[in-house]
Amino acid sequence: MVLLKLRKQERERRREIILRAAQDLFSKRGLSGVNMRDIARKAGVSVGFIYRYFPARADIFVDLFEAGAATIFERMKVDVEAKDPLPLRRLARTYLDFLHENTMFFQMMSHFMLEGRLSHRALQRVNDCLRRIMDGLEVAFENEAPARESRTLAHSFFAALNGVMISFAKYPGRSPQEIKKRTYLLGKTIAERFEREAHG
Amino acid sequence: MVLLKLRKQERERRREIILRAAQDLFSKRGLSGVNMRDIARKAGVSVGFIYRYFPARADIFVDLFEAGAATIFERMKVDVEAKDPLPLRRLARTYLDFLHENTMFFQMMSHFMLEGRLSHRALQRVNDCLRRIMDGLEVAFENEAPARESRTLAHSFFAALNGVMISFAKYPGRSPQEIKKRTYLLGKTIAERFEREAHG
Amino acid sequence: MVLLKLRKQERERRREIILRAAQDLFSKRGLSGVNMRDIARKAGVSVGFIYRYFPARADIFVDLFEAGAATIFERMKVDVEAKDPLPLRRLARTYLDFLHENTMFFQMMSHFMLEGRLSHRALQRVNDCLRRIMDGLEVAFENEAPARESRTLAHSFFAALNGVMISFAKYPGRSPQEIKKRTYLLGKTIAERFEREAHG
Amino acid sequence: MVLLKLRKQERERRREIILRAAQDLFSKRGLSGVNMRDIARKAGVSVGFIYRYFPARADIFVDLFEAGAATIFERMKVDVEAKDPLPLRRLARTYLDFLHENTMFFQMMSHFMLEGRLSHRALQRVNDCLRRIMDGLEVAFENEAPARESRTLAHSFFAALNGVMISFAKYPGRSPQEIKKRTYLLGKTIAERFEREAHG
DNA sequence: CATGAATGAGAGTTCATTCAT
DNA sequence: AATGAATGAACTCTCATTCAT
Repeated sequence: MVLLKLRKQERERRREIILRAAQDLFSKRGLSGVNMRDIARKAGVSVGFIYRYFPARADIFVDLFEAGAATIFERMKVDVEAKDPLPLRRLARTYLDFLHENTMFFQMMSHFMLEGRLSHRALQRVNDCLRRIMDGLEVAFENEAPARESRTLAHSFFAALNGVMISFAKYPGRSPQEIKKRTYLLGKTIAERFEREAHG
Repeated sequence: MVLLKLRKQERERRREIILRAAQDLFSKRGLSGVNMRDIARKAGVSVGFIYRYFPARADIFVDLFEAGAATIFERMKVDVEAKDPLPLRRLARTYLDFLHENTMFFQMMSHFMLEGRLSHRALQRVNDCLRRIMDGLEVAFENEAPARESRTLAHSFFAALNGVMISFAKYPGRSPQEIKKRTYLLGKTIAERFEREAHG
Repeated sequence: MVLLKLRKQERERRREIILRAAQDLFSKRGLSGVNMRDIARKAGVSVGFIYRYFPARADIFVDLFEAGAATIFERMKVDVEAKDPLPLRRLARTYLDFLHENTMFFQMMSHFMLEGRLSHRALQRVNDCLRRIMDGLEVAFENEAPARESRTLAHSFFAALNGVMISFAKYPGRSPQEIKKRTYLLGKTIAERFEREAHG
Repeated sequence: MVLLKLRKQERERRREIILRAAQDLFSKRGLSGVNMRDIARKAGVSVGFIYRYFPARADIFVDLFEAGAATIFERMKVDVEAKDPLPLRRLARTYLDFLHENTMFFQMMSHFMLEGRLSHRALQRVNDCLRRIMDGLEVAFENEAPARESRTLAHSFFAALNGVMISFAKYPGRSPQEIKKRTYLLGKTIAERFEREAHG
């Protein structure tokens, strides 16, 4: 009984090590710049070992994606519960901040949504994550103006923020600093449109 | 003289055939699901032939991208010049329509912006396209409310629409019809926020 | 511990198999007449396998070159230490003998020196080999006549012997036997010039 | 009659243009760094045109080689006829000078002799060139000491000079100036050994 | 349970040569 | 006669995945 629990913990620990290694590498080199051997080496395990925990390469992605989604969900929840007078502005900043810190998260999102060479199961999981985030956002909109189409608003807002990143995260000839600043401004601009609505 | 012209036309025609083949395949299988041999076969030419027209694989992408950008630019221009009372709603619809017709265009945009493994020259061309589109949008905002930060608004709006597509184009468990409808609604929602602004 | 050693041995054995296969083929068909698939087939392994041991095609060359250089170095060392009354004659014979046995060695040398499309690291390794051989020769000249410019003499002598091979190894219309005999005679002729010098 | 002659002249002129273009490019980029299209472009003719004059790529090489051989033959003849008291020293310098000016000539020589993927006819032509040069050298040795094995001496000497080039032309970490100087010294050293012989 | 050696199809790209015009 | 478009086999190298140990 205790042994079993220990084993399970150990198993979980290993998974974490692999995921951490993968995340590290993906952040640095992008999704397609990292192969299984790189991850194995970084994690200090064998390639075959990884396949015990992740049936396929894509499963690492999905797991990391889920972890990232959980993080951002928590952060946004804090924002929503803070009852800030301008919650969307704050949420936009939080979300964009997160994406800047985790460029790989965003790459994965795009990858999944666009290439879509995922198994049904994986796609399901990715979408569950996104839906969860959007549900969280919906609450923010409901708080503001209960009667409105808060689901649609939440989706629009979330989509818009994603769009800011995809459209400007690699603006050439600008420093990372400048890009960050620009995306924050655009995020704020969008948030303002949606707040005015809510407050109108 | 006449012969030279004919040859140039012929050359252009071949390019078109290759581009068309590539576009077809990309639309169906995604950017990474198509290789040079596939394109060659589809176009009815040899692999080496393609390299006479496109020095590298990425150049096919960029060319298709430019063509797409030119199309959407024209369509948006028509919208802007139509002096519609609700131009953004119209523009949103036009843009999303285009992206639905040309999923590959969107894939390319994301690919370029996120992976960014392009040569400097190619990246330049892609960004020129995007900038052109955004400049076109800026005009729409200037028309509406000359004093405002129309550049920032244009960027925000454009980004938001891109976000709608990336976030919902592959919503699982929905039919293409439903997805289209949903994105139109989100686009309209966003446009409304920005119009209210302009008209406020 | 023992297992690790066994594995290392095994690894070494595989490398040897690949190298042997490559050498065989190169000898028969020349450097440019052999591709990675050929080598893989001959060695009874897969193409990818080779790349586990040799990061690039050129590394096979360089390894073979180093092995050859080590062999000839040893043989020449024996000659030098033999204190033969006519050491250069003997050295010439030894060196030419070796080159006839390892035509590919000579091809590689020429290839490297003339085309020079090697990475810095590879070029370094090749040159280390050559320098080592020449340093060995230098000793022979120093033994003979300590006061003279033994370095220059060693270089001249080494160069001259290489020249014999490059200039006559493919003399058309002669049998391998005749060619061998001719190169030996030329080698001896050169050695005599240099010995007379030393003894003069 | 006149027309025919004109046509023949024209033909010769074209050949020259192609050869000149090829030589230019080979000198700059090495044998394997130039393809038929490069040559055609440089010569201002079409690819197909080249094939009217040169049945295969290698034939361009051989022609250039013959031209180079003729040049060096002439220069060496001048040396031989000059009745210099130290003719070999002079010849060595002349020959090495030529090779430094025409690195491509040397590359071709090595290429032919080592790879030997030439048609019989081409190999024949290359060897005729070399034999001619060596015959010229033989005269120098005969002049010096009629009784000796002048043919063998000529071959040895010629081979040795080639060896100087192949062995030191790309000495890494040395400037072209230094390399030139070094090869001249080695050439002189070799010549001295052979002169001493002759004069002994 | 864990390893990492081994696979091999598949990628993008090149280029000597041909041949219809 | 001259063109240059067209070929397509060949090249080196990569990498997710498997499986014998």
